[in-house]
Amino acid sequence: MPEARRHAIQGGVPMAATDTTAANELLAVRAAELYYEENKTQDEIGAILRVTRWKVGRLLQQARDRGIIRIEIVHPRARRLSLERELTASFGLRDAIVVPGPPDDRELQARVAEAAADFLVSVRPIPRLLGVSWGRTLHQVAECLPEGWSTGVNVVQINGGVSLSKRPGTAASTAVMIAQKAGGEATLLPTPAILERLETKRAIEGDRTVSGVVQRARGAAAYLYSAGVADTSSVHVDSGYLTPDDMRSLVEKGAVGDVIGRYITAEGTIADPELDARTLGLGLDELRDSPMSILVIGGEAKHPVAHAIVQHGLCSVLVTDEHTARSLLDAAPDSTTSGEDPS
Amino acid sequence: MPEARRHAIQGGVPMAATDTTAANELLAVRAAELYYEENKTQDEIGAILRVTRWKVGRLLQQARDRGIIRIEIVHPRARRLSLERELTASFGLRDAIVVPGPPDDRELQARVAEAAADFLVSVRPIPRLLGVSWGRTLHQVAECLPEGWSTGVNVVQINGGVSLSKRPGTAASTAVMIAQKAGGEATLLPTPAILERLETKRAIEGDRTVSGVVQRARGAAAYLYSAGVADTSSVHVDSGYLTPDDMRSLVEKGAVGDVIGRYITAEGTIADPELDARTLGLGLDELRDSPMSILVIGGEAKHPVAHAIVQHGLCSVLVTDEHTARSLLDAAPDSTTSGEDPS
DNA sequence: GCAGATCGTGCTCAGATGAGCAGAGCGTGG
DNA sequence: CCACGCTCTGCTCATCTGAGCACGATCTGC
Repeated sequence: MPEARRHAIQGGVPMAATDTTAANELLAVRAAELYYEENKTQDEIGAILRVTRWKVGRLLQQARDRGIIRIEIVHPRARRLSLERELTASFGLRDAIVVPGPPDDRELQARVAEAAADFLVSVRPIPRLLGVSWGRTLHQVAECLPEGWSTGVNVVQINGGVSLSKRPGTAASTAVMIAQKAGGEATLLPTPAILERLETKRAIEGDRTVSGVVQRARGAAAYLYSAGVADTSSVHVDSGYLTPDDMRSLVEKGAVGDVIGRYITAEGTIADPELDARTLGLGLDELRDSPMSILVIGGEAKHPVAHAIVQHGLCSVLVTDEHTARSLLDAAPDSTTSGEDPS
Repeated sequence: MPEARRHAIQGGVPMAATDTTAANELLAVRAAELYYEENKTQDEIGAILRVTRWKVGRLLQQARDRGIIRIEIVHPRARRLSLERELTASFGLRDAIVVPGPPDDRELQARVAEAAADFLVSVRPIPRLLGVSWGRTLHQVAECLPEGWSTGVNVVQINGGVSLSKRPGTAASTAVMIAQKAGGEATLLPTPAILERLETKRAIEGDRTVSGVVQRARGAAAYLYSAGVADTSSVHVDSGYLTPDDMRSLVEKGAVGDVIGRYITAEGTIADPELDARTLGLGLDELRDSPMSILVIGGEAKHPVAHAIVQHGLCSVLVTDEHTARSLLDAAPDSTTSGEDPS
């Protein structure tokens, strides 16, 4: 009966546009409640709200689009797939793992490490030889790996790490633990990370066993490493490789942090070439050109060094927390909302 | 080959149970991410996680049951249907409306009022005569009602409310606004809420017009009212009906708040019979026995009086916020998780 | 006042999903 | 050693749901 209809409309209030929009929003809320909280079918909801079931479907669609319905996965091992997608797209990464960021920094490190371990377990093809760095983060990753996480993965240390002062052997134990849990062998690099004199470094490097280890490291199918912050609380200062003054000097030269022992600037360049020459182990280019280099990094303090590494292609896989991920994306060069349409 | 299987199990680690549970949980998290964040079908997820699509469905079910997936409807007009169900079940209410509780008290009052207005609009059958109380909350409800919210609903005031000091006429304006917006007429009760002397009250009550109004109020199809807290910031003190000393005395006698001008204790009884005798308007029994009495109440401060009203059957419909609702349910007598299985 | 653009609606139909069922693996107790 | 119960699995089938389409209503510019 189009006659009656037209009549009613002409006689009614002419504020239709805004009115119906608001009414629809309220309807959408009611529909969402009945659908998501009461587990009713769209058909039932249609009967309750006096609309067709197709309209209910559209209302729910609107509610999702407009963010009225928020779906969250609350679990320590949850991930942020959308951020991962954006990261891989923005920085041309091979893969990215992003975990939700709890406020507590300790908890955050643990989750990132766990995620890194999960990733390592699932890497295909299995890297027969894995190059690893060392440090607190890497050690946590090693601990998270389950016994027998792989079969016959050999591990090689990619930078020196015989601690001069406290906690001797952490560097070695990390590599050994990863290898042992996969039933493989660990090849250690039993030298200091940074030598005091260039000549000493050259001499050690010339040693048959040491050069053999480095040579072996160059052939690794994947590298696993973290990064340190350039400040006086760094492990390099703690371990006695660098004095607090050295560190201050590095910061003055623009260093933001270290990657496998080498201090870099925000531009991704070596902060102090002279110091770098005295640093033993793999070079940055080898990391960059490797088939797979996995950076494990999390926490506010490490944002600057994470930026430097990711923006300059030093890693091909990134394991991090969501705050770091967002920070990276905010600074991304050409993230013109690419990868924004997941429908 | 059951032989080989059994062998493997006997030889392996006997922590099978925990292991698979944990693995399933992780799988459930991954499935949830792909389903809810990536909009993949259960079939696609099955292909990715190497399980059948039926298992994916079960994993998602588990994830929902275990609370891994949290679905929230974020909207000022959202409601808490599960709490509503629990309230109606626990207290034998005819209906309950629960809105989410924002931290801001002002905002909360606004939402409760809006919800009350929404409810009033949708009440069926339409009450041809509506008895209303007055106060800040009720005034807000009146303002929230849309113009033409109903057709020909008449309104009658159920308790006295001529203010002695500031803001004269708020009581009247509430009733008038509700009636006017529904195209009906308002019948006012132009008397003080509480009289100083019993004789005066009797005299006013004996007046033909006043008794007529009260008589009319008794026939209302529904009552709409709020409640006040028993403290010196009460409107009764503000308006001069009670002195701060009166109020202190009331509190000593166990008063938690007032319902249509009558102060009650936590046990639902009249706190001070002498004072009550001087209070003009409908009695509590008439509220209790009415076909529908709608209580609109929200906010931390009003929890005690809300408890008293709801637990002693003074309202049949409750409009409130979720904190108040939870508070009521926590104190509920026999809420043996009834109404907990909405599947 | 009218043709074209735009929007919202109700529908068809195929694809996605959940309930229910039979069978296999696994532990338990006779 | 086997019968029994329990749990988990994969399946069938009915139901639910979203994409796409045609239609009518409204809005816009000429």
